[in-house]
This record gives sequence, C-alpha cells and structure tokens, in this order.
Amino acid sequence: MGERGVPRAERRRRTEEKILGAARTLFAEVGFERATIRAIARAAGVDPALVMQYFGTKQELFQQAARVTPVADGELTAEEVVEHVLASLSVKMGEVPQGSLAMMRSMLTHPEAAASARQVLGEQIDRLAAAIPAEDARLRAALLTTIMLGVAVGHQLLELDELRGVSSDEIARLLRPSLRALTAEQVAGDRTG
Amino acid sequence: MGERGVPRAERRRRTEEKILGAARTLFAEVGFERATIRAIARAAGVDPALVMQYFGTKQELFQQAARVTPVADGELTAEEVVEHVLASLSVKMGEVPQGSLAMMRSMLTHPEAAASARQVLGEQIDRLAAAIPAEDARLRAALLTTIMLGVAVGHQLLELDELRGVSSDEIARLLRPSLRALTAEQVAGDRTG
DNA sequence: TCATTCGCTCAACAGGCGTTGACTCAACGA
DNA sequence: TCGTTGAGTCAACGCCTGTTGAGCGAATGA
Repeated sequence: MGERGVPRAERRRRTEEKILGAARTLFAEVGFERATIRAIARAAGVDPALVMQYFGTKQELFQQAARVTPVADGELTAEEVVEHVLASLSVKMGEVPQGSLAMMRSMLTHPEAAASARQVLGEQIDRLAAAIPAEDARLRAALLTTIMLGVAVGHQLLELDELRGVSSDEIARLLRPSLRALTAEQVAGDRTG
Repeated sequence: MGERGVPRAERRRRTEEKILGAARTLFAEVGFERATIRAIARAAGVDPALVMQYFGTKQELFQQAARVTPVADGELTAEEVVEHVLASLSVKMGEVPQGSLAMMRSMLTHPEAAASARQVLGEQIDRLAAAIPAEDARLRAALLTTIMLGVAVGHQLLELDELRGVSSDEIARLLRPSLRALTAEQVAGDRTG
C-alpha cells in the first residue's frame, strides 16, 4: 500500500493524520455512536487494531478528532461582536471545520461531546458578554450564541431546505438587526401582548 | 405485579402507555442509539420481548414515542407570529413535551428523527412565512425557526449554565426585539463593516 | 551484518444489541 | 366447565461492537 522509501516517523505521522481525517468525517456525518472504529479504519485504509493502538480508545480518538481550536480574541465593541459572530457563522458557509461539525453532531447524544460543546460555547459567551453593555450581558451573550448555534444546526446538520444554497451574506444581512437588538441595551419599554 | 381485577383491554392499554412513557423519557435523555430496548423495558417494568411484540421494531417504537402533534393554526399577523413563537418556546419552560425532546435529542444522529424534525420544522416555517410581509418570507421564517431551535437546544438539551433557571418571560423579553427585526420588512440600508 | 525497533495486520474475545419462538397462565366467551 | 385467547416471560439466536495479544516484515542503528 505505501511509499517504500518514506522514513518511519513520517509514515506514522501520515497514517495518524489519515485516521484523524477519516474520524472527523465520520463523526461529523453520523455522530459518535454510529461512527464505528471499523468504519473509520476502513475509510483510512487501515486495520481497526491500529486505530486502537494509536489512540487507545474510541473516546480519545473522538477527543482528538473533534478538538476545536479556541479563537482567542481581544476586546471588541458591541457592533464588532455582531460582525464577529456573523463572520464565524459563514467562514465561507460550508467550510466549517469538520472537527466542529463532529462535535456539534455528537453533542446531543454523547456526554463527552456535550461537555466539550458547553465549554466551547461557554468561552464564546464569556467573550461576547464582555463586549455587551448591559447588566444582563451574560444572558444576552448566551442567547446570541444559541441563536448562531441554531442557525448552524439547521443549516449544516439538519440541512433544512429553506437554508440550502442561501449565501452567508444574505443570512448575515437578515440576522444582523436581530443580533444588534440583543447587543444594544434595551431602553424602550415593551408590551407582552 | 399487577391489578388482578383489571380487564385485558385496559391492562394492555396501560402497559403500552407505560412503555411509551419510558421510551419517551429515555429517548429524550440519551437519544435513539443509547436508549436500548432492554433499558426501556426495565424502566417500564416489563420484559424486552413485550416491547417488540407491541411495537414490532425499535424504529416504530421511536416513531410512536416521538410523534409530535402538529399545532395547526389559523392566520396570524406578523406580531402575533412573534408572540406565538415565543409562547411555544416557553410552554412553561421545562414542560416541553418529552416526545418533542426525544425527537430533538435524536435528530442529529438518527436519520428518521432528522426527517421528522425537518418535516415539523418545515411546517412551522410554512406557517410563519405566511404571516411575514416580505419577499424573502420563507428565509426569514426559517431563521426565526432555527433561532428558536437553537435556544431550545441550548436550554433543554445542552443545559447551558447561562440559561439555567432563567424564566421564560425574561428570555421572551430579550428575544422579542430580535424576532420582530426578522418579521418586519427591512427598509433601512445596512453596512457590512 | 544482525539484533532491535516499530508500523501494521490478523484472528479472536467478551459483551451488548435488536429480535425471535416457545412457553406460562390468567381472563374470557360459550 | 372448558377450550380459546392473549398478556406477559424466558432463553436463546446472530450480529456487531470496542478492544486485545500474538505475530509479520520492513526500516533502523550499532
């Protein structure tokens, strides 16, 4: 199967990367429980036992495959926050990293993925809250985050017909006023009915 | 174990309901794949074989347990749509029917659940779109729906700390301007930067 | 050159899964 | 009263899962 002259260390790195790639794809497509070690190994062109040897456990394989690199950011204004969130949604709309998709796909059924999701979302909420000038900044930031989560789920994972093929710009344009309404401090009173 | 004097038909109905209840709870808590027939039967105080005898297949059990009764509605104004959506979120916040939770919990990993979710959400989008006075009404309705989906997922299933114990009224109050921004036709131009 | 390392495969294990068929026994209808 | 029905159980099936230990053969370093 492979490249006779390649040194061991390099071969090992390549194989590990092949496995991680296959794992990311499968975890993203079918979630943690339906993505079997055997299927991942097959997709990577490798024996299932090798996957275990390299990653020890399906759990650890998932953790490495679904690791999301946290985007550390400086201080932002409220308006910048909106644009930042909108930009993160699109990232060219469909080029969302597979690791993130894997985590999202699994977060409702796999406890470890849920914990990761909570942490990642929690960090984003913290970052956003710092830029929202309101006493209930954390709650507003949480809603902002869940809004984007919902749109991402509906679009990337559920693949709702209505969102298919819609450009990220158009979604951003429609969503912008809604997000701004959350980041701007409410002054006017409102009625319930 | 059971009520000697109860007639057969009644016993049968009660047992079926016990199984469905246990199924709803487990599907809602851990999703389709992790909710085993054995665990459901145990929770219902019944033999696993009986579950199969009554429902035929785990798939059919899920379909019956996660059946969501569509709320058919008359025509609404745009503002009524917002209130309707907000009200549906709360339904006393935490008393979301377990069937719906089961469907939501499973929709990212179980194809059948995904199909159901698409259908239910699609119907809601249709209903909402009819009340939104804009050319891109369907897209706006879809975003409205995914927004509420995200909030529900974050609150009910992911149980984000920031949303825990927050009253539905407060969430509705914060979300209202955002939703109205989506239902009201945009007139003002907007800048991207 | 030769012993050693190590990437990788093979065959198997134990356990859990959905599902089935034979069975028990109380409720039923005549 | 007695045969029939049907609710419910029991033990087992075949399959698939994550995981393991023994082994093969090429790259490695002395």
